[in-house]
Parts: sequence; structure tokens; C-alpha cells
Amino acid sequence: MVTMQEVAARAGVSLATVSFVVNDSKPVSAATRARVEQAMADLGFRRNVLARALASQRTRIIALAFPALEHKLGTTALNVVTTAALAANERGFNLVLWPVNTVEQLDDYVGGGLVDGVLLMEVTAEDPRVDLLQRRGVPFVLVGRTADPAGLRYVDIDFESAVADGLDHLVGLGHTRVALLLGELHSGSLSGYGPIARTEAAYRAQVLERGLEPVVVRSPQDPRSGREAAARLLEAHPGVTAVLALNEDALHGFVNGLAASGRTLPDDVSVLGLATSPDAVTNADPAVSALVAPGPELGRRGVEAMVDALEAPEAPLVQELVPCTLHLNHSTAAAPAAGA
Amino acid sequence: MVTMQEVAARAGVSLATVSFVVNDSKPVSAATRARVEQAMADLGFRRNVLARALASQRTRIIALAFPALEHKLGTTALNVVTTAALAANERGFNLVLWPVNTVEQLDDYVGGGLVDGVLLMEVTAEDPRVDLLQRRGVPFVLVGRTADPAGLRYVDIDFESAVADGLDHLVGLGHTRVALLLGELHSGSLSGYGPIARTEAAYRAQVLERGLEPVVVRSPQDPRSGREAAARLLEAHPGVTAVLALNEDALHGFVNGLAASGRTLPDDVSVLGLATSPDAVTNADPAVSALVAPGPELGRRGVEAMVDALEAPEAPLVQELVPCTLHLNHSTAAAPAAGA
DNA sequence: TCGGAACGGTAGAGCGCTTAACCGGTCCCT
DNA sequence: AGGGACCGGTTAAGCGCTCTACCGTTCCGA
Repeated sequence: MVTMQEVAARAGVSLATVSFVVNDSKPVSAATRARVEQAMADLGFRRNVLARALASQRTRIIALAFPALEHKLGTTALNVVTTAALAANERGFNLVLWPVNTVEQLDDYVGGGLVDGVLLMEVTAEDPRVDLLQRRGVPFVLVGRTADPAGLRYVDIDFESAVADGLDHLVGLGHTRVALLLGELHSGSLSGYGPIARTEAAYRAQVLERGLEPVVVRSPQDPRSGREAAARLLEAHPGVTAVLALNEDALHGFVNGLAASGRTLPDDVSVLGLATSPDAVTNADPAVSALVAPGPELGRRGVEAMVDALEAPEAPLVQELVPCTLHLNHSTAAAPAAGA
Repeated sequence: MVTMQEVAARAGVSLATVSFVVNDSKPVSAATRARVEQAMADLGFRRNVLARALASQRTRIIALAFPALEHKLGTTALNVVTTAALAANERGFNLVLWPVNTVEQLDDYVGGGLVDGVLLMEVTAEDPRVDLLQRRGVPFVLVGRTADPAGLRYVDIDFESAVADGLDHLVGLGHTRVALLLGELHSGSLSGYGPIARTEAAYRAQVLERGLEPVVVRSPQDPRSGREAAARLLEAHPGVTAVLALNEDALHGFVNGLAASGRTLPDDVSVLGLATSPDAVTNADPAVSALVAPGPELGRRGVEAMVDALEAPEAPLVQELVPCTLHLNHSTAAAPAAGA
């Protein structure tokens, strides 16, 4: 390992001067700068990240904390992870993964002083991790939202507008009986999990606003259950002609269930995925239209909000809702004629 | 931040003694140990990871290098990432994500001295990153294999045995015309990408060994292309009654293509996925049987091999092939009677 | 002519920890 | 009784870098 000391010796300057050149932190004459840079090039110098961090009290490392195992990360979440790593690298930061489940674990990790800031994924309505980080004074950004995110930095999917877009699309096609397919709200520690709660609330409010009647079906997050949910829905509400489906994992089973019950897609029933991963549209069979979740944007914007906060403590509080994008794929169509 | 100095002062011992207690690196009398531990508890001491790393020349951080964007990470690869992070944490290491594409980039990162070792994902047949890491003397483990991995630490899917298991299963069901569906070998920088090459080689060898005739269909990695591949296969080789499909993304399209061509699954044609993600079986519609890739095992074993190498430099060279596990899901059945 | 910016550079004190070297008692063996 | 081994502990020299305080020149305006 080539140290600054060696570079300084070769360039005939002091250690400090090399540091100033490397960090551009104090003016250095062109001639000296050139000599130093030449020396660095000759020696193949690379500053030691660790020493720099120890001396400057800033590690330029960001942690991404996600609950491991509890509920396996979906494709959207994984998109967040990889894009976040990319964005961090672009900004000269490193991203470390913290698969931590408990507040105590998080506390342990934060205490080590390894990171400048934390990105929190899979945020719940009353997330104890938020309190911890505030208490410890560690800068953080939520990818998601607590029930009351006032004063917190966050980046989240705009579920409200996604529901609106979905309803616009379906109602625009003439549908008046639009149901909502949801994951179950109280599954273990995910009780109060934001996306489900927010989507349901938005749906109920907006459907009533439009003078329609809300119909909500719940289903565990797997295809078999999705299939059953379709049967249940059709039995209880045979008049439904369109469905918004937040539950990505149940989506395909649900669609098949409709087919199994003799409904054709999209002629009898339109189905629109909500905040799904891109794969749900691209790789799906049968093809499904959906409002695709902005996984990559969440990762990127989350990191950027974090870095901004770190580099300029007085930066404005980022509170950003990212919309889903509508990808049509032949699973929605005009509502069947009333008499059908 | 509470430092060891403060703990030492409160416990009435020297800094070094605290260090010995914390690391259990030198015997300390029970009484002294107790006093130190009490002091640590009182003060809420947590050792500074960075200072420790700087002083000990070991960071206890492992990098996971994966090519970003090039070819988006599939579900299996992402399983590797999350499990690796978990396994690292269990061993007291941190995992940082390096979305690096070029050797130069990797060189830059490695030069920073941030990490003790590197895990390389998406390894190609002649991977220049391997040479770099060897030149730089950085310990590393491959998740995958180069063409000639002699002398390298690696953990990879056992494609050879997966093919064997697949053929055993299908031949055991009476099939004698078993085709192989593959991704395209020369897609950009992935030329020489191991899995495809190895699977094809294993298939050709084993099929001949069993006295059968090899039939290989290639298809880009997406469902639409998979559908087309099915049509092509049936036209060129109408007698085929079973298919091994490595190309996960094309798999469902392929299955639909078979159906579209009037073949019933599994009565007319059996299809068996090869090294797919668990989702391909669990969430698929129609259901597909497959030899599921051991993503989590790869991540875990990769990290463990790395940590072992780091902690005991004389540890044996880990060269491990992890088998796929057969998950049946009604897409394979006895071969149709010869006369059919 | 002289005081004082402005400029370019250096010296050196840490950052919080690890670890080699050392030190003074005990204990035991001969 | 003398000497070595051992035990529990301390001292202090770094690890490679950042950054404040300081120092000598030059230049300029009054």
C-alpha cells in the first residue's frame, strides 16, 4: 500500500500538501500540484478510505437496513437495493447491507461508527427503528413511511396517486364496479405495514368520492391463495367487472382463478396490478397490465436524499412520493355492456 | 461516542487491558474483567469499527462485486446477495455492495483498502477481475467459475449434476427425446458466461452417454422469445417429448408456446426447469417443475469460504458445487405411448 | 518606507484502536 | 536460597490520514 507519506517524499512536499491536493481542500500552486499528481501516478497511490474516515469522522459509508427472513424481499425491494448501491457509488459512497431484524441489533450496528447514515427499508406504521436512530442522532432516510412521517426524510411510492391512476384508467373504460385485491394486513410483525394500509384507505376514499361502492378482497401473498380469492370475489360480488390488485404474488393465481370461474380477461373482467414489479408485466403469463412500482427510483432518490443530508446538513427535508407508471398489457378493456 | 480510554479510566485499568477484554486477546483476571465489563455497560461502550480496522489492518468488511446494469440480476442472484449479507453478519463481518462493471473500477475500489476480501458474482469463463485480484493480492471467492478454476476458491451451482438429475427424472419417466432450451451464448460481454456453456456441454455429453440424440434450442431471455422457441422446436423436432429449460425468463413463454401449438402439459410434453429461482416453481402459472437453483446456499457458502480464508489463511481451498433441488409441480409425466 | 494582507506551504496533534515490548510479583523447582 | 517461568498488567509506538495553527515571502497601499 502506497501512503501519502511516500507520495509526499517523492514529490518533495509535506504530507499535508498531498492531502490538500487529493481533497482539493486548500489552494496549491499549479507547479506543486503537478509534482504531487505525478508522484501519485508514479506510485499508484490510492487514499486509504479507513484512515481518512477515522481522521475526518466521516466514513462515506451508508447502511441499508432491511428485515431479513421475516418476509422475503420482493423484486421491487431488490431493485431498490441494487440501484441504491449504484447511486451511492456514483456519489462516492459505499453501501453496506444490514439484514437486521431487531432494534437492539440496529443499535449495535449503529454504535460501531461504521456508517454516516442509514437507509431504512420495509418501514412499518410505528417503526421503532425510527425512534432509535433519532435518539442516537444518526441521519437516516426512510424508503417507505411511518404513519406520521412529519419531520422525517422519506421516499415512498405514491400509493394514493397510483390508486387514482388505476381508477381513472378503469373508470375511463366504463367500469363502475371496481374491486381491490389486497394482502393481509396483520401478518406477524408487518401489522401496520404501510403499503397495504395506505392503498386500502386511498381506494375506499376515492371510490366513494366517485360515487362507487368499495369492494375489498384479502388474500395471503401467494398464487394459490390468489386463485381462491378470485372465487370468493366472484361469489360475493358477481357484478364486479374490474379489479385493482396490490398483492403481486397472488396476482397470477388470481387471474387464473378468474379464468377458472369462466371469466375471460379482459372482456368479462379487467385486472390492473398495483405497485407491482416490472416482471409482473413483462414476464407474466397471462399478460397483465399494471402500475409498476418505481423500485429503481426509490433506491436512487433514497440514497441521494441521504447523501445530500450528509453533505449539506441544512439541505431541505426530502419527502418524496414517486408515482407508479402504467404499463398496459391487454388485461384491461372497456366494461362489458350493462345487459351482458 | 464512548472510547476505550474512557472505559479504562472508569475501570481503573489501562487502555490496553480494555482492548484485551473486548477482544479476548490476552488473559485478564476475572476481577479486572468484571470491572471493565461493568464500566463498559455503565458507559454504553461500543468499539469503533474503523479505528479497530485501521490499527489491526483488518476491516472485517467483505465486498460483493456484481456487474450492474449489464444484465439485470435475476431472482437467484438476488437471493445470493441477501443471504450473503446475512451470513456475513453472523460471522461478524459487514457486506458492502460494489456494482462495478470494469476492471479499472474494481481496481479503484480494491485500492481503497476498505475490504478484507471480495466475492465475485456473475463470473465469466475468462474473467479479467480474477487476474486483477490475484495481482493485487486480495483474497477472493468466486460465486460461479471461470473456465479453469484450478487453484481458485469458488462456490457454484452444480450444473453437471443438475443436468444428470433432470435427465434421470425424464428418462426415468420413459422419455427418449429430451431437448435443451438455452439462453444465447454470445450476448454482449456475457460471452463465455459459465452456466450456459457448462449446461450445454453437460447435456450433450450425458445425452450421448445415454444413447440419445441431443437437441438444443436457443432463445433470448424473455417470454415472448420463449414462445417462439417452442414453435421452432416443435417444427424442427416434432418428436420431442421432454424439455430441459435453463432459460428461466423464457420458460413460461415457452410453456405457453407449447400449449399454443396444441401440446398439452405434461401429457404430450414434459418440461423441467433447470437452475431456476424458486419463484419459477412457486409462483408460476402454469405450474412448472424445476431443479431449483441453490441461491441462498451459494451466498452463504461463498461468504463462509471467504471468512474462513481470511481467518485461517491455511484453510483448505473451498471448491464447492452445490446441487439444485428437484421441485415437482405437474409439468412432467410419463412419456406418451410410442404410437401416440 | 513600513504594516499587513494574501499566498503557498509545513509542522504536528490527534482520530480510537491494536499489539509488541516490557515490567514487577508469585510460585515452584532444584 | 536462587533462578526461571508464568501471570496480569502497563507503556507506547504506530495504523494513514485530516486539519488547525503557524511560518516565511511577496506584494500592495498608505
